[in-house]
Amino acid sequence: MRNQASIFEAFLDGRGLKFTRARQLILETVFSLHEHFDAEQLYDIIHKVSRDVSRATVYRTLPLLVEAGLIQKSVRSEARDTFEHIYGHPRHAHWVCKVCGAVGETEIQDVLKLLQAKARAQNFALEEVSLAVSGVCWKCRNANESQ
Amino acid sequence: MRNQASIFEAFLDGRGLKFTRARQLILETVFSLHEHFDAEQLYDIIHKVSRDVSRATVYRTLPLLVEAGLIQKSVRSEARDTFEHIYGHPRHAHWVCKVCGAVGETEIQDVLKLLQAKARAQNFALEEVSLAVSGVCWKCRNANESQ
DNA sequence: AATAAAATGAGAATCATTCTCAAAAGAAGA
DNA sequence: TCTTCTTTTGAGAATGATTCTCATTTTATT
Repeated sequence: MRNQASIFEAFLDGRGLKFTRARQLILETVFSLHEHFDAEQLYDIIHKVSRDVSRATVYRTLPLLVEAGLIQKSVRSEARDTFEHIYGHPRHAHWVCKVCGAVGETEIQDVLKLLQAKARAQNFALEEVSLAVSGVCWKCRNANESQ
Repeated sequence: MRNQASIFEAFLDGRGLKFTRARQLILETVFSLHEHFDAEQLYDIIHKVSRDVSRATVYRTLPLLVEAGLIQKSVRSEARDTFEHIYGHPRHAHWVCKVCGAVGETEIQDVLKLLQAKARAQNFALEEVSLAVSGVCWKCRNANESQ
């Protein structure tokens, strides 16, 4: 946490922005989560803990965290942008079950290497990769077969 | 075109839905495009050609075309869902330049194979893959360097 | 033509996200 | 600590893509 906070602070500093209490709370809460989350969920959680940060501030801070490289946009779920923190996480992609909506992860180091090579070949400076896979999870496949 | 139309018709039939004039026009227009498009652009084009199909019908038909396997969701651009047709297109991913917004493509047959293998290993029946890459295109890199 | 099921258009309704702006907080110096 | 200047914040309004409603029209079938 120390680390993430100082990264964020340095990022803000470099832009002449301030590491305010609201931004601290948002950062803390984001890193206390171990699942994908959307702005609304984050806002709700912050409120439950009776800490006061407005919805607007949550929405305003999320893009800053993305730019600081601390979180990334994840799968878009039910018309909402979702996020997840990156810090210390190995790169992974998401799969979403079309039947039950379950979300899971899979490592993609190798995929990233491949893409990196492709990008280089096209003289494109690759910075971010967003990869989502959908299909049917084994639970739903089994449920279906046994009908 | 014949082909796509019959695929769509068969799909609709299987669901007790009708291959109406509006759906035909939308299908034709979609396949006359060679770029990504969003619902609004599609609606505009259909109107220019003075064919009457309401915005609602466009929005209603797009998901049907996706389910029929004729088009797919592409990159989300400026808060809009965009689509592109799949029929006859080799699988590819998109890259988006963060600076100028340019969109390009790159083949990903190999990436898909890798993912397919991963999915199998997790007992997940992979159906769709959405892959978006962002970074800086060579034009913008050069423009930047020479400043 | 008659009937029933499905589709359509127009605009209202939704709902995530962004914007506005007056008031509050933070930083830096005297 | 008091000032001053800049950035942030909260509350709610505004925006804008997408979805929904429902009365009317099409389509397919008899």
